[in-house]
Amino acid sequence: MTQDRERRPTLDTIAQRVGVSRATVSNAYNRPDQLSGALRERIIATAKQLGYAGPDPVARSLATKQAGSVAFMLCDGLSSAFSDPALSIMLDALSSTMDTGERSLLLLPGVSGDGPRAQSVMRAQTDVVVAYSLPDNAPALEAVRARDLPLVVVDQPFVPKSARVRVDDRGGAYLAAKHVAGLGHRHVGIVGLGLSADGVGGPVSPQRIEQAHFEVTLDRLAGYREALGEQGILADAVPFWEAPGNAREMGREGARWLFGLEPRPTAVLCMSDELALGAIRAANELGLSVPGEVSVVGFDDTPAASWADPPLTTVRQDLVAKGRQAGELALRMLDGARPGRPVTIGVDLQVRGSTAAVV
Amino acid sequence: MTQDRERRPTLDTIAQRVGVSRATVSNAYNRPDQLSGALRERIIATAKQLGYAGPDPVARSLATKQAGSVAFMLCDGLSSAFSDPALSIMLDALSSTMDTGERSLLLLPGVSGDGPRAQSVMRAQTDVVVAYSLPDNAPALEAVRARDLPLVVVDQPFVPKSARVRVDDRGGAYLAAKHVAGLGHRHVGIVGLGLSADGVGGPVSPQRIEQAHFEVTLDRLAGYREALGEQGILADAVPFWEAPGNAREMGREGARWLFGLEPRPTAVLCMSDELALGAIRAANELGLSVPGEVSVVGFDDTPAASWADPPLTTVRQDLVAKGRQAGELALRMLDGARPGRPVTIGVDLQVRGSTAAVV
DNA sequence: TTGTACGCGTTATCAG
DNA sequence: CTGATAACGCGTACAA
Repeated sequence: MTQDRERRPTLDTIAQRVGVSRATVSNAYNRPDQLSGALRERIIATAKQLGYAGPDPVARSLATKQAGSVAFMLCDGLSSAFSDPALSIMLDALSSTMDTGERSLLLLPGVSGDGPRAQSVMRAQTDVVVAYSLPDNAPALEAVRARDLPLVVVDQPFVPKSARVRVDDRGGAYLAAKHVAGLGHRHVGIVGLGLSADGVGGPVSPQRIEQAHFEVTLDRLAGYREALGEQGILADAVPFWEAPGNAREMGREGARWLFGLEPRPTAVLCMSDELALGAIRAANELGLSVPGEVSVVGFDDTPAASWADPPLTTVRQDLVAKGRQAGELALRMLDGARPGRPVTIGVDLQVRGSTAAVV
Repeated sequence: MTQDRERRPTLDTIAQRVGVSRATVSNAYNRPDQLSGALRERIIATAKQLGYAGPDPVARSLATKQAGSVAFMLCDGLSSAFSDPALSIMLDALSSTMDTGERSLLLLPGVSGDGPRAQSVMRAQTDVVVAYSLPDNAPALEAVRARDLPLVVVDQPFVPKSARVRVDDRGGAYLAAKHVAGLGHRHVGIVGLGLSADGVGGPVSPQRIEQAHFEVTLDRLAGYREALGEQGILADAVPFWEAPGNAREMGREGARWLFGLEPRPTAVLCMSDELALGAIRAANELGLSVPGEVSVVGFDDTPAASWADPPLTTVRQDLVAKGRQAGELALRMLDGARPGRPVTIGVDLQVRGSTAAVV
């Protein structure tokens, strides 16, 4: 191993062997038009013969001041992160937008809902950072600022001097709540996403809402309440369960709590499709038919939503557009563009089979 | 932007300002024990004041000859890759095994089932590569060899001088097929994973099997056939549909084809849980009850398998162990260890509600 | 603590 | 045109 390293040929090795300068060998790889074809072939042949695999990527990065990668920061570990189907779709769109084959994707998993460690960010070889739905007190964000790296924030939080892609969360939630209210539901419960990254879940107190670190959750909550308020349903009368993560299991748990309340909600608004699918499961387990006795609404419109039984009524956000926009913003930031105004992805309500008029 | 770069302070800037040498400033960050606390504080303070965020990661990599990242190569794009829940779990285990906070994860998505482009690999700043279930003719593998990077192969294919983690695919498939045969099933169909990365799916011809590029698919097929053969069921009598990817939709399509055959299979062996869930859906849509009229077996035992209705009988592989083993092998390869023998992850059959005796 | 010799390329600028 | 010279880029590590 060590010997390998020592023996590893460099541009100079090839140059000496061929009898040209290092610059010429470099040109053979990066600017074929700068030298004659014959010489280039001789160089490449010699390189192959010596087992030289081309310019070292790290050295090249140092010289060009381009790390050649995009860092993507996640709130959680990979497993929980990718159990969120919305993320995969978004990330795929992002990577195919950016990946000209030149750039790779550096994944910085989060530690326990708090996002990546500051040190991971300090040591990351990257030109630009994309943060995906981090809490507003994530240490990683401070590290990005310290390094003065261009930053694109997806969803949340607000960070000064960064570009941002967000979704009309409040508007989407408003549509969802208005829909069930219009169907006559007056007892409505909410299964929400996290308010803080502390892993705490359960019925939500007003204080906890005040100390929230996730803007998206607050926005969706506000949208729900606004629409329900218009029907004279007060916020106090709307039970709200916080799920500590976006997993079916947690939606199921929250819904089970809601269904045990008196009066039992006839409609459940969920802040994600995964939570909603868990809620449907909970209803089934309690012998409540969906949508006969309980209506359930999701958020995101992931593929699983239309696959579900019954197909899920949900708020659609264009995940591909979101990823593409994030990618384009990142590219633009790389070119030194100013952050500009946040890009907002629109939403609309997909009415399917999981909601019905109250009986 | 450009100005930023030009003005960006370096170790030297700080050193001059504080009146010490560059080496001392470097030590202040990396070897605090090498200098007095007071001096260190003065250095850090000056750095902060000048907006210096610590040693440049790329320069450090050049000096230490450590890129500080693990490259992970995927067969497909991120979206289809992560629609495979088994991958998320495995990758999470891998990243938490390796991530001492020092190392990050470089994701190299594949292009169209063929794995990453060779050029992506040539330019990747990485110390070690983990390849996840690539076809044996993937160009990326040749690039890894050309760069002489340590390689850990997960699942497939065989690559000389690389470490490997695999699963007892043949044994697992054998268990699955033996199970249904033991339940009396004599008309058995197979919904398999891809044989090549060409995106082709459908009923499989013998020639196509001969030209296969995915060993895992062949192993599982062999396991199925072996167990069925022991019951006198010949390979020719076992219809085999190839799904071009691991998605429910494709399992559904394959099962639909099987259910249209004469005689109709009473049991369907699927090479993944996702395919199996699609098969159950297809059965339901045709009014065939599972397991009453049709038995379905999966492979992997992802969380969705036990969530399914009915809960899926499937071959369990320990995905966490797989990821951890891959991570440990990668770490060992980094230390210059020799590849060693392949590590094989054991399997066992989880009998649940999707299989029953033939009527 | 400090000199200082690397590490491995890129990219003007220059000369033949 | 073709190819060479040489000035960076930013740290690390070891001997002094």
